[in-house]
Amino acid sequence: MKRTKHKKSLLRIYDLLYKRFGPRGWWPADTRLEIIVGAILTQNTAWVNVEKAIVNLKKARALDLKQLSRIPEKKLAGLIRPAGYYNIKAGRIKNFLTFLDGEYKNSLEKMFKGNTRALRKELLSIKGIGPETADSILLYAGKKPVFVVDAYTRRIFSRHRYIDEDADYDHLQRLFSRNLAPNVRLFNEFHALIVELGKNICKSKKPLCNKCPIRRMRHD
DNA sequence: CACCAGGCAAGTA
DNA sequence: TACTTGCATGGT
Repeated sequence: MKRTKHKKSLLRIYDLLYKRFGPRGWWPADTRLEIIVGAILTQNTAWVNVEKAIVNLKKARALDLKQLSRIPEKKLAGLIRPAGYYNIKAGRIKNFLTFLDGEYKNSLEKMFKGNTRALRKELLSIKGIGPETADSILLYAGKKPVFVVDAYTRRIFSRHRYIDEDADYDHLQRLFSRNLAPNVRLFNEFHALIVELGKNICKSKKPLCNKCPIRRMRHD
């Protein structure tokens, strides 16, 4: 596929989705820590359930670095229960906190200060943080121009034949990073819009949906 | 009732 | 490397 073609098409898709859904206001959170915790909690989980878990954490006054580090893992698991996989995710949150303390003296400021690619590698080395979670942290908490890929992105863009359906994460991510200006605002909104499209229209595994606005856009 | 959600890691061959 | 399975609640 040619670069210029994608560049145009991706931007057109972006414009179309933006006109349709408007600004999504991502990431819905008060602090960077809340974004990071939310990114872990939302792994393969509906956001509505993550919200319940976040509410529990806030009511317990546990959603800050000090308290979250102090709280026992079992207790943490109990608070995030509505988000599912709560034992696993409690461990993953703890893994991140241990990393942050060990490598950056508990300072998110310090963590986001250095080289983005190096930080991405570090995040990926934490058990429980994979590519999507790492990139969500970098983009939404760190304001770094890193494109976030998720299941909807693969489903939608492979369905519309922009990419092979079994393309891996990095391949899919390159499609966007190579054909879009590395703009934080754009990356932020685009990913959020893709999720919105996935939730509303391109649901489930049906081959193609006639209501999909991207489909109507084709025929360049 | 079945299926899905803003994934990831560990085990197996 | 390429599959498969466990993790778990809650909405549709």
